[in-house]
Formats: sequence, C-alpha cells, structure tokens
Amino acid sequence: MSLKLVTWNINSLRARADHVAWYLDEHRPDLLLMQELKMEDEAVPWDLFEDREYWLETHGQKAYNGVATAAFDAELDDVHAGLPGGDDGQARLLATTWRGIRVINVYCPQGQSVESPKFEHKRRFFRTLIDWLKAAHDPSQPLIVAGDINIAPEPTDVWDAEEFGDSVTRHPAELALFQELLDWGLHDATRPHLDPAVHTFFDYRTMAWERGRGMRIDFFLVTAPVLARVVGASVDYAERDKDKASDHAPVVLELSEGDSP
DNA sequence: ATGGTAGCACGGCTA
Repeated sequence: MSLKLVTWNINSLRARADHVAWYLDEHRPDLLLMQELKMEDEAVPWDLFEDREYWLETHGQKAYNGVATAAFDAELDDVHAGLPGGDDGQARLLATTWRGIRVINVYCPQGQSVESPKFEHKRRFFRTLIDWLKAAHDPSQPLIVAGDINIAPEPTDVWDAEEFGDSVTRHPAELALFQELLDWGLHDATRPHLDPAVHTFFDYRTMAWERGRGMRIDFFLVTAPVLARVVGASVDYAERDKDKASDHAPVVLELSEGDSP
C-alpha cells in the first residue's frame, strides 16, 4: 500500500464542488491540497469533506486565492495560515503537519507580466517564502512544499520555450528563485516520474487543452526524507478533460507508507 | 487582432 497525495488548483470550490466530490469518491486521496478556493472560510462546503471522512483545514479569501488541505483518516496538526510578512494579506499559504510530515500548501502569485507591479509582488513573495523556509525549517526533516508554484523551471515545462522566451513563469529571476529552493534542499519529486511533455496547466483563453499547449507549474517539492519514500507520480489528464474542468489538472504523488524518520 | 475563456459578482479584476 502507498499513500496518495494530490495537489490541485481547483479554480473555485463553488464551481468545482461536484468535481472535487467525484475526485474524492473515485480516487480517495490520502492528502488533497487545493488552491484557488475563491471563497471565504464561511462559504466552504464542509459536508462535502466531512461526509467522506476527511479532516479539512482552510485559509479562504473572498473571490480570489484561498487554499485548503484535506486529509483522509488522519489529523492535520499545528495549522498555520499565511506567509509571515509575504502575502500582503492574500490567502496563499497553509501549513499543517500530516503523518509526521510538515506540509506547506501554497498558491504562489502568477505575476501577470514581467513589466507588471504584480511581478514585483511575485518576486517578493518568493523571497519571503525562501527566507522563511531557511529560518524556520530544516531540510533534513520531512517537509513538503506543494501547490501552484507558477514557475516553469525547465524548457520542457512550457509548450514552446522559444516562444516563451523570458516572459512570466520563465523569466531568469524566477528560475533563480526556484533554483534557490532546490539548492536549499527541496527536490522536484514528480519530475523523474513524468514524461517531459506532461504539463499541469492548460489556459482556458487559448483553448490550450484542446491544442496541447500546457505548462508544468504545479509541484511537489520535498526534502530528502520524503524523496526517499516516493514510489510514483502522475498528472490526471482525465480530470482536465472533463466538462467544466479546472484549468489545472490534479498532480499525484505516491509515497510508501513506512514510518517517518 | 494586447484577443481568446472562466470565475466572481454585476463592473472590472484576476488568471
């Protein structure tokens, strides 16, 4: 047996409630990290999770952002919402401890364009995130930083790296920040298990799913003790292909069940 | 073609 962990930008829990319910029934993930709830905590459909025996923690925000972590048959402890000094009050980060692993569920700013003030905010968010990780976490301990990272670190992580050039998600300043996470001791856990052509996000605007123009911007970044337990990974294209799907596909990471070091 | 679609919420922002 293995544990199934999923990160999924659902693009509104209200619009995607049925899809999430179907996903829990069909796949019963042991841990589900959701981004872009686009609702306040008060509006979250708790029954959807409670009825299926999931422990749920949310960090919501009206209309934008919002993250939630759901665990089947396990508690979520030491819940901490928000990135200290880094998210400008936007609901983008939720830290919990699950089965002895610190799990940081994150929805990183998209940045809009390199010229936009939002790109400054994106870089500031990552600077603060990295500094906070370094100050308050230990890469020798079991840690997962997962979610919609909004950076495509490898040329194969966009449908056409030439066309992308240095635009947002592929700008050198962002690639350097992503590399800094790796240098600190995080590993891109799904990459060795995915074909380089597999992507996680397909924009509605350009009919990107229909045209096969995806990006890989959703990640499980894990420390060595977690990496040693990884037995597989996949991206659920069937979910992205459904009617009224989110623009992001669920990303699945499988861990062996063994005791945490 | 500085669009295209989707979500929130009912005009414009965000992605």
